[in-house]
Amino acid sequence: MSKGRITREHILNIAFTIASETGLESLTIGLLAKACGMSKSGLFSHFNSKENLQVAVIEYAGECFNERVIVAVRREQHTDVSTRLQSLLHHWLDWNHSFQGSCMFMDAWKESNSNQDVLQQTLRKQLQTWISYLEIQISKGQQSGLFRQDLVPRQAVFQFYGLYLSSHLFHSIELENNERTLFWQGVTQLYKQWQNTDTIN
Amino acid sequence: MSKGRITREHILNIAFTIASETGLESLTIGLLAKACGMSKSGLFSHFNSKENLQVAVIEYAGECFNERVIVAVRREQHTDVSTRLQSLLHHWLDWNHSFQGSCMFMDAWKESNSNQDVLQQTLRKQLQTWISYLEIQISKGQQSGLFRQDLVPRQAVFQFYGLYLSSHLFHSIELENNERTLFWQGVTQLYKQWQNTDTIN
DNA sequence: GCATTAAAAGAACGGTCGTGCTAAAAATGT
DNA sequence: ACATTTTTAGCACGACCGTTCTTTTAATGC
Repeated sequence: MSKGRITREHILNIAFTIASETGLESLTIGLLAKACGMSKSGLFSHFNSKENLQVAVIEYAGECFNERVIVAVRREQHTDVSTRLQSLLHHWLDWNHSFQGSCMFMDAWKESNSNQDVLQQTLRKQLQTWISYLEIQISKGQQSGLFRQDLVPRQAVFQFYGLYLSSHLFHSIELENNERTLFWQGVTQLYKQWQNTDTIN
Repeated sequence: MSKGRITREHILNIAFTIASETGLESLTIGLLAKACGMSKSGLFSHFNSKENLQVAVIEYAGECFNERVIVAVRREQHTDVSTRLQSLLHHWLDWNHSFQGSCMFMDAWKESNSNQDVLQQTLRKQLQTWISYLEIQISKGQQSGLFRQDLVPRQAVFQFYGLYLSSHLFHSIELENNERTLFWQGVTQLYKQWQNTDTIN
């Protein structure tokens, strides 16, 4: 691998860390350069524009998410859909900073309201991919008989995401520190509702 | 009312509109001044700092929220808690821009991660106030026998907020345009779960 | 080892931001 | 109507932003 690629990767790694803690908007070229121990223009030449940098960071974060959540769960070799889904939720909650910060994608998404450009599109695609993935997992649960037949997967994802977002909000608001409990309680209740009544009666 | 107060109110009104559409961060003094048809320094002298302006806008938004949601519902003179709560949720969803933008408080909250100062505290207080209010409403529903006794109001608020946040996300992601359906479906399911089983059996 | 190419640094630009200072204009009380 | 206070405008500042250009340094292929 060329020197260029290797430092580029290094930059993105640090950029991802910073953006995770303080948001993508706060990621300024000068400060990032300082954090990387190099000059502004030296760093700049790797991306040629701020927007390209932001997009690169988001894509880097996407790979990271994929690695930490989807691949990690896949490696666990779950046999039944139920525990697999459970693990997926767990890794999702923990994927970034184990809750010391919030979800980088959500932060970046909120911030990117002004630009309807490449960055926004990149983010949208990432989010849609993840939502679709979740939806498919729930569909599988349905097919395996875990969930009732009249359950709409998208509705289920909608509710999962709600609990996820609420967790972040309640955490950041510091209203209490048991947002994880509230999250899992919510998940349990959803499960109860979605359960296939055939196996119960 | 003095001239100063009246223009100050005018400024805040416009500022609130702008911030609702493009976020609190994008609210720059120069642009706001232009939108108000006055000079930068003329506007500035009303607040003496950017932070004071931001805080003022948030407080203005808080009064607006209170008027559009809490007072509006109170005026409807509901007799039973169920329809009252329903109306409250409806006004909540609609309070800002009827969903063309997103919730200003949520936007501002996400943005204010960097400053742990007065602005953040102001926002936190507003959010906590609203959450507490919701919690009390649910408690009332519990006392009136509408909800089961083992329901934890905070947990309920957590779930409501989840649906609220998910609505905004799914809307902004433009994944589909039926986020309202998904929201109300979620609410219905929550109700079903919380219902007092005494009245059913 | 040397020529060529790639990567990094340095300095400067135009722009926008928040803010302070000073003078003009307008509102207000008597 | 005038004196006083309040409100607004004009202008300039320092700081930081993204970006460009030129020069120096480092890596790479033969």
